[in-house]
Amino acid sequence: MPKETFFNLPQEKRTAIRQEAIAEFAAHPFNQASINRIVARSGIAKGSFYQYFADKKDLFLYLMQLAGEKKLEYMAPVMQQTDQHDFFSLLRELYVAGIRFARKHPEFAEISKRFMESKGTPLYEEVIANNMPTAYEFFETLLQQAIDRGDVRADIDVRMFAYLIASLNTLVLEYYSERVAQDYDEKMLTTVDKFIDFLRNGIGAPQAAMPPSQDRESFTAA
Amino acid sequence: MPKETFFNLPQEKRTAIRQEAIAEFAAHPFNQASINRIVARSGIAKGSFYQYFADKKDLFLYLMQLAGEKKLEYMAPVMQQTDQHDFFSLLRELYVAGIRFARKHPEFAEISKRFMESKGTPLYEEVIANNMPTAYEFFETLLQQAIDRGDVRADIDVRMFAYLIASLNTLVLEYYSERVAQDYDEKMLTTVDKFIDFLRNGIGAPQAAMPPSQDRESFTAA
DNA sequence: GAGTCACATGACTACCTGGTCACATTCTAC
DNA sequence: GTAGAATGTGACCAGGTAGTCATGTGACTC
Repeated sequence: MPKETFFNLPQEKRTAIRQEAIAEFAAHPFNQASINRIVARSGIAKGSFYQYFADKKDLFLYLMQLAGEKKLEYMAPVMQQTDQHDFFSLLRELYVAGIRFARKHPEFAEISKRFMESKGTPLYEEVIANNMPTAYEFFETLLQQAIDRGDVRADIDVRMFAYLIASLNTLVLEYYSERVAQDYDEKMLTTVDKFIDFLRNGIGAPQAAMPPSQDRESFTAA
Repeated sequence: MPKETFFNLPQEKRTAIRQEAIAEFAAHPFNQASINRIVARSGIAKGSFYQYFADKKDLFLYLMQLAGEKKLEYMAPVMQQTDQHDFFSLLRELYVAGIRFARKHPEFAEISKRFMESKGTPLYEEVIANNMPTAYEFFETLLQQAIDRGDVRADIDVRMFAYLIASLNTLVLEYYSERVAQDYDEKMLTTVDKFIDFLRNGIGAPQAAMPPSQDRESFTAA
């Protein structure tokens, strides 16, 4: 957490520092991000920086917290509607919220993404340990509920699919922003819908579909 | 490419350098990997290193080439059996080959993984541009053939699913090595099979399966 | 023995990093 | 005005980096 001096700063200066820090960590992974650049760009002295933050990690954790808070603003409303959706449409709303967040706050999304890729580093472990239950765990309970309600096949490996669904979340986001990108709302929804339809039904042709457990004559494609 | 002097080296010394370089780039991303450490560990002088390689990038590209060659040893046999499998079982073989490669050559797999995560950097663009058609393109033609043969639903977005299947390849690998790992062959096959079954059939419960194309009166949030 | 050529070497350069610290400045309270 | 606390500052430190280069070495040729 930043020191008190940081919060005593005139708002203008504070947000300037914050903006430059966000930009720096969005553009470079933790070890590559440069305090020198941040202070130069935000027009403060190096010494001042260390009056606001204990060290580089302190700043980074602060930004991670900000990112988390912002993301929660997008996810929380969806979480509260769990009863009004079946599993797949809830997932759809979660994915859509994730994309909305990434579109409105690309720097935060980038920082989070970089962070996720740092799995295995001490920094990662520290943040995860101190902060949050992972998305995996969240999806695991969600998935179990879905099975109990009959929304999802009962013969699946819950742990594995929790992992897969969490990963698919970032995957749809990457695909959307890499390949579809610009015209926001319209295509976004169809992209997400395709993913969700896939989750639900797979891509096997009707005649090729084999019953995994008991018969499930599945959908009849057009 | 390394200079001639490198290939003139006594084999012992050459492989020592190569091993240490592989270990270094497996443990650190490009910018973090240290030539100083490599030369110290392989017991050669800094100056000698620059008689073998033009620069750091030169070494890295060489390792990427080695990794690619090794991986091809595992994938090529599968590629030649395209006629003997339907789409999904071919995919199964490809995934399995990928895991085998990663298990036998974890350092190479790690280097490749790190590299894939560096998407967007100039180095990435350079390697991709000079070397290879991406996995996306490969899966795209494979998928189109599968549709033509009736193995796969005809109403899917081919580009998107090529992307997804390529990504799923690394995903199954990550899941396997993170969560299942140790006892090699047996569980590996069942893990892959679960992924493949999912690709084919999705995870929707039979009664929840809806026709993908027309109507499905969406999910208007309450 | 002299000359030449391939390779080996490590001190060196230029440049970066995160973090410190003695000092200067400004603000607050009396 | 003046004491004292809070804040600002940039030169500086120790330690890292990739890459260079003058010098050394040993083998092979004439």
